[in-house]
Amino acid sequence: MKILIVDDEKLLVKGIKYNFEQEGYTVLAAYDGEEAIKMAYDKTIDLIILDLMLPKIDGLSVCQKIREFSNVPIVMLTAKNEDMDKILGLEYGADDYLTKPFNVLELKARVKAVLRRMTPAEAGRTKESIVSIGGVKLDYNLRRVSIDDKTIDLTAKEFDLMDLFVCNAGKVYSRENLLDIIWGYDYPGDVRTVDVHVRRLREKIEPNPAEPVYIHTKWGVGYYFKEA
Amino acid sequence: MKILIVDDEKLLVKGIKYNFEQEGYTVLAAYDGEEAIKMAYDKTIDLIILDLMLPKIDGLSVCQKIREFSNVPIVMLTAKNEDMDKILGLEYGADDYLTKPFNVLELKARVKAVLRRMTPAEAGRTKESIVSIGGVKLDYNLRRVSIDDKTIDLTAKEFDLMDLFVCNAGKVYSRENLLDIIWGYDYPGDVRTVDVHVRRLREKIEPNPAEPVYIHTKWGVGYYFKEA
DNA sequence: AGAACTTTTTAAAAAATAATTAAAAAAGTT
DNA sequence: AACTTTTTTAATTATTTTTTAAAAAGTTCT
Repeated sequence: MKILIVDDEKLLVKGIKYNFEQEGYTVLAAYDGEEAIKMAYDKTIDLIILDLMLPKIDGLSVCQKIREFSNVPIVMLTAKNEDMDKILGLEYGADDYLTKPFNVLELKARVKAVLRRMTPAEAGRTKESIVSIGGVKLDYNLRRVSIDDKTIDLTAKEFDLMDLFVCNAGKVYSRENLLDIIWGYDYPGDVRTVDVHVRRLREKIEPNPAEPVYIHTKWGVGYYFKEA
Repeated sequence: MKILIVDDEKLLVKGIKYNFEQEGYTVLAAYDGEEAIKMAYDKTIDLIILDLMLPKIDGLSVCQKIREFSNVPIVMLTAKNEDMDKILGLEYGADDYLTKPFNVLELKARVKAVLRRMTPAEAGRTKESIVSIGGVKLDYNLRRVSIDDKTIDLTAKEFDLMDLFVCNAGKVYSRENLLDIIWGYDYPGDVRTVDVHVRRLREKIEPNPAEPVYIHTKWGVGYYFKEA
């Protein structure tokens, strides 16, 4: 399990990090809102612990921003019991919260509880369980894609790639970007891995993989999706 | 479907409310026993989730009072395993219960199960109930299944699995989810247990267990049921 | 055209996950 | 208490996915 802690109090972050690492979690840290949003694109993150008070962008805004592209569970840390309603309500979409100062044991329990109740479909990236763009449908429950009503089973990585591409149609991603987002910030492997996955994705979804109509190559830059 | 939640922990109510609304339920809330009884006169309420510990009037008394004028299904929330028999017995007339802390998924499953038992001829309170989806019939009375009119005896866990899968056809459950829901949220055992149960279930219900047509595997994610 | 660089394709190795089997443990019955 | 059934654990085998590596094909630039 990989979690991201977002708080500007470095000492607190250190403490939480230590505690969760003891339990076998992988822990990433961000110290302001901007950084947090950037890191939240990392699909391998399973949960985010987010402080309400942050420099640059406040926690609630960060939460909202992340919710625009991700359904990753978020546990908020707040100073006082104020605005709880908003935090948990649909408005911002956090999954749980804790008031500071809190007990690390309790935080652990909350995190576990939130992770536990996530079903695979809910852990998916978007709110809807099916997203449809042109003839392309993404089913986040069964994690497969259908093109012109032909359903195609994808592997985990293939679906993650497809998801990112389709939901950001037209945006070009470098191989490095893709490694960061889909394989995780700290992935040590080779960048050519992406090529192979893209190729196999094309093999599955393109009418003619040699002349892709969905997943295009931007030469010297990366890949992008375009509606056929 | 309209349900009423009765609990004085407002945050808990909020969480449950949010979760059930996500599933398309209409959710009302009451924060003490008096209020609950008053609201229970609303004949459009399909089910009540009722905490045992309440201010003013305790949950059991509330349950009894409501039973004087209504047959609405009631699911009790209790703190520890105490006097379950009484709660469920004729004395108080609750339909099911859950011990705190509980998993929201489990609560959802229980509520669905209770509603299911009630729907056909709710007023009659007859225990016989059979759910039929395609060629698959679930007999909740004898807790066995029949497929294309071939009756198959299942063990307890097998039936629980089958129940969850069939009633949530198409939804993928991870092994962890299944442990939470069927074995209980604090079950300490190994996740591979699920594999073995699924295998034996397949052995019983699948025409060819090696190529399942009902209980499918979503690789890297979990299992799901699909009508053959 | 040819060198330098980038992408595609292919094949095989490595890693991760699932199915199967058998035996032990637990629960329930007679 | 002995027996039967069900559930769990553990180990093995099989399968699928992912990664690595290298050759082939395609661009760009001088």
